[in-house]
Amino acid sequence: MTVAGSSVVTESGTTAGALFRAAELDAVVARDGSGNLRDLSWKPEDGDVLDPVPMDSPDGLAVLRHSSAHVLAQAVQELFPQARLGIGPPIANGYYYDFDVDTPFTPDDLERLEKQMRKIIKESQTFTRRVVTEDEARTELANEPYKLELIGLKGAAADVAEGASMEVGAGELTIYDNKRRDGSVAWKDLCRGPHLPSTRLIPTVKLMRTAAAYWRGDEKNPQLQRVYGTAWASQEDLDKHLELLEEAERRDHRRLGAELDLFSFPDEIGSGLAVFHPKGGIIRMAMEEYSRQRHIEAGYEFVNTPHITKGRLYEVSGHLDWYAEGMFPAMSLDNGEYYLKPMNCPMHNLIFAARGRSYRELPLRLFEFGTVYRYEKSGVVHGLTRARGFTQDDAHIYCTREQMRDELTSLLQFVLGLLADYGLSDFYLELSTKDPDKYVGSDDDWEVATETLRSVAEASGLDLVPDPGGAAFYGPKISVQARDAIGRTWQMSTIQLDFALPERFGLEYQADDGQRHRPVMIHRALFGSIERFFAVLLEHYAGAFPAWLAPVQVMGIPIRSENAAYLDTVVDRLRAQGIRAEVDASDDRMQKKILKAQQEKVPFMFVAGERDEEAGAVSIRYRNGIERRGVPLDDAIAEVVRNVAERQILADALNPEPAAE
RNA sequence: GCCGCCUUAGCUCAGUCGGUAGAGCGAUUCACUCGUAAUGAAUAGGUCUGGAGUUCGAUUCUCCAAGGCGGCUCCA
Repeated sequence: MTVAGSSVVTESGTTAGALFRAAELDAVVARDGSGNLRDLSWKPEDGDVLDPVPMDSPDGLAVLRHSSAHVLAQAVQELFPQARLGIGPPIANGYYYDFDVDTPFTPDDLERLEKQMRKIIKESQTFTRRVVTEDEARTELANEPYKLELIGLKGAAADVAEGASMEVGAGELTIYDNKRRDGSVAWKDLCRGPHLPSTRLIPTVKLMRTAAAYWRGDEKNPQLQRVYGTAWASQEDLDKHLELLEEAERRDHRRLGAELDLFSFPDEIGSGLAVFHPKGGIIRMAMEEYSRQRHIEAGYEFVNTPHITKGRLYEVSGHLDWYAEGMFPAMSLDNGEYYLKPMNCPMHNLIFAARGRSYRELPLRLFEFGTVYRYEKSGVVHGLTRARGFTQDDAHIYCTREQMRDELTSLLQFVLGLLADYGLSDFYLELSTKDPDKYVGSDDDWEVATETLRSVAEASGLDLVPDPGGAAFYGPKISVQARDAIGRTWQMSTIQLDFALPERFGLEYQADDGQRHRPVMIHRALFGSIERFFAVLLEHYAGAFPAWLAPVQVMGIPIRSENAAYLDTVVDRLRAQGIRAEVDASDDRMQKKILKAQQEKVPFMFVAGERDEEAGAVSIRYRNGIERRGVPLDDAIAEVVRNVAERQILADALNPEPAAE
């Protein structure tokens, strides 16, 4: 046996486990020459080169989490012997395991389970791989109906829910035994592995929550009880993760929306229907204004369409066939059924079709802040990110097939540039392709559309991840995913290519050859919806918006009430330059006013007392607690005006906790 | 829509083993006029989410509904 660098070459007869120990490698599993992950239960082939995989790596964490899921399932069956096993895969940040139990788990149960898991870990049970025949597996797992179902699906991997591929793959069936030190089997599970050498190597146990989940993700199937856990390579990593969750909770747009008086969801109006308060309203207006300006520069034309329509329109578009369950029910009137519009595209198509169109007009880009209503199921409504009424920054671009690629390329650059202006700059792309059960149009057109999108996306240089089956019924799409200040990803812009709706609406233009041709249609929304984008920015900035978006940009704080009159004149000058400024003329003392302005996350405080008044100056206090005294008034005003005009991202915007405590 | 949990003052939350409720912040009023993160005092504010039932009596127990939270499914 030789150890070369970080790799281990095996000789016949040795087990991988012996190698891990012999080489004293800080590894929990290893990767063989073909890239397969292997644990110590495998018997390597002669000449296999094993690259050790440390726990603190993506693959190592997946193995740790999967092993943790096994320990969870063992703990559940020890405490709840009647529990039947579903699946238990690793997921981002942790793992879950599904169980069929008579009564759902309680928070107390979770604590008992954590305790039991720690006990199993202490026992240093080994994960031992064993290849079995299908008959053997069926006999051994006779009490596990869900596992038997998975065995039946073996090989039909495409039909297996994502997580289930952990238990049965295309290859041989394996069972992992958890063996105690005396060699007796404490527990076993149908599983492909790999696993840690021993439960002892699991550094942390933390169960997060329970929830119901449909067996194999299908709502026609029975619901199992899912237990979520999180698992990390060290206690420090776990603590860091839990801190991140707390930070996410502090930034939650629903909490900040109430704290900063931005918007609310009155019960009287109904679930998923927001009202924007003055401060939220002004932020929204600032967002829209800048977007409009950029769209004008990019050659868009502005249209406006009604909120309701006769059903006929959505019969033509196909929405009533494909999207009916997402629509509010019809209003019956004398002359037929009317619907709230769930999408703007059909109306824009009618504008295109309102008169004959020439190729000289293309690309024709129709833009609208279009408010749509979708009947989301009651359980999915979530703040501003999943509402029942929302406004899309929606545009439809009609162009020739020849123009399509260039138009998409410049559109993608336009999208990324605009998002960057709002402070998002870390992106990747997702390509959503045809759902074989839900689409209109010809397969050839889908193929062309998908490949065009793919090549445009690849040319951008950004990472591109596939999303099979995720397309709308009329065409494939690219969506821009953005990472926020604390590393979470959000789906922002979508760009969809559509050959189907122009066909359904019979859209045509007259080309230079004198013939009528069918245009290609591009659907696109940059914010997705204003409400969702608002929520993402609110969480990204934790409420501390850059000055150009802040509802109050400058708060004047008089040191004594006599100084308020001076600040009134300052505020007048700021307002004359388009700055949103106020004076806090309340009875509070100035320290309290600073606290209030700080809590409202006002970017600039202009503090003024007798000395400033005499000198024609103000003392600027920034949101991060830094102050500059005696700044001449002209300079102070110019600084704010420049900051707003340049849409500067303030140093504190992404880390809004003030320096002073 | 499904499973579980939750709903008490504008906000955050106590509390009542069934005898109709409290705090802090916020609001209002008065006094204080202060140089960079909370001046003090007083006052107002609640059909305990809504409806039905059980009970001498329900905010508390039961059922139904609405809204919310975490997931599933879905999605801008």
